[in-house]
Amino acid sequence: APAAPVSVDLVNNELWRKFHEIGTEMIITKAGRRMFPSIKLNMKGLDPGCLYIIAIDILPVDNNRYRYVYHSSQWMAAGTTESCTPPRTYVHPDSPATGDVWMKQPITFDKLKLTNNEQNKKGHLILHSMHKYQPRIHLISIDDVIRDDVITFVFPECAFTTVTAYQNQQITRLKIDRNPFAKGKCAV
Amino acid sequence: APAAPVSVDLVNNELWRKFHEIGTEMIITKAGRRMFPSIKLNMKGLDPGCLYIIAIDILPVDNNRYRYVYHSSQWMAAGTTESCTPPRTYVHPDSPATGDVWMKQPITFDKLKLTNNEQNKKGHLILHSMHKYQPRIHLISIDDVIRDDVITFVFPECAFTTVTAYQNQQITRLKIDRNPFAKGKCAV
DNA sequence: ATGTTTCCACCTAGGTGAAAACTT
DNA sequence: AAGTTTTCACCTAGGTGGAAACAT
Repeated sequence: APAAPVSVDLVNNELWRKFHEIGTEMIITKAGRRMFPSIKLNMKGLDPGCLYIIAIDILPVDNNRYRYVYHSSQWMAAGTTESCTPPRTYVHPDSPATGDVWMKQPITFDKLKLTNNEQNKKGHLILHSMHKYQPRIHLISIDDVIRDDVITFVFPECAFTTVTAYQNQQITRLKIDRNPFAKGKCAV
Repeated sequence: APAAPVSVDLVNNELWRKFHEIGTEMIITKAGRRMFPSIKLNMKGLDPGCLYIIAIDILPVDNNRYRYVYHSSQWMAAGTTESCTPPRTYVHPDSPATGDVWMKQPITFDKLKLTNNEQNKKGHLILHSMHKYQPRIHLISIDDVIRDDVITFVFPECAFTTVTAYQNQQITRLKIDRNPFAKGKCAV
């Protein structure tokens, strides 16, 4: 098992930080909605010939429900919810692959989708609206079948608040500016 | 290694036969063009827990160059070419996967592309125009790392002639009728 | 009121055949 | 003359935010 210098970089780090400064919001829908930005990683220090699975889960930061206060442009805690359902895990579709393959190009989780539908059967990650979440990356080495190693990485700048409609208009503008699928790019 | 009742069915068999009756033509381009129909398989009798790779290569049927004779609507041999380059192999992007996974849904090779550019670096299959070819399917079991088993399947109805522009108008019409990406569907 | 769902115009991304231009 | 390349209008497929309708 590789014990030494495994490292994971968030490639689109700069974009994530821009959102995080304002307060990232992610839309969740019944049908499932992609995250923007998506999580894009660079892996280093893997064993080139060893098989790995790379996966993501998204944990609630706390049990608070949040609401957006317009006049102060801030998210305020407003009551608690007991989080009942255990979080799903989204396995990167290229898994399993050798360290070689994972390291030779950035790993993009752009097909991951978020939903608020607790009965979802398409493998989307189920979240509650108006809550704060923190994505986690898991690197699982399938060295022996018995003794699996799991290393978990957390990027604090990827934390976000779930919504069904954007609250902060600065977030809306940044999404439109940076997401090629969002319309209105020409407009200032 | 599984020695007993492995079987592979061509799911879209009926469509392939319709084309084959007329004389299937596949367009090849410099940039790479998909096959239509694409090869769609059902696997049975795999070991559910064993890892397999499924791949395709496309072999020349003979060394003849063919030309299409319009007034007789037939392909005629017209000189020979020495086929120099060894054929590439296209590995199904889901490979490797367990027998379990391969068997639970049809396996589609719809992202495979054909090209006439011998310098192609995108992994497209390189063919010569105006030649006859026969696709082959390879099932590779990675049971032990040392002793790999390979089983090869051939569907004669998948043989075709390569072109850079369709010769037989019946082929053109059938492509338009059946391929959702081809325009002119409304017209009779 | 506040939050959610549905629908839609608008976009990206890319697979077609046809026609024109090009090559030999 | 025969075959190839380029370009293009037209399509499928599906990811956006926004508005309106809906739910609580």
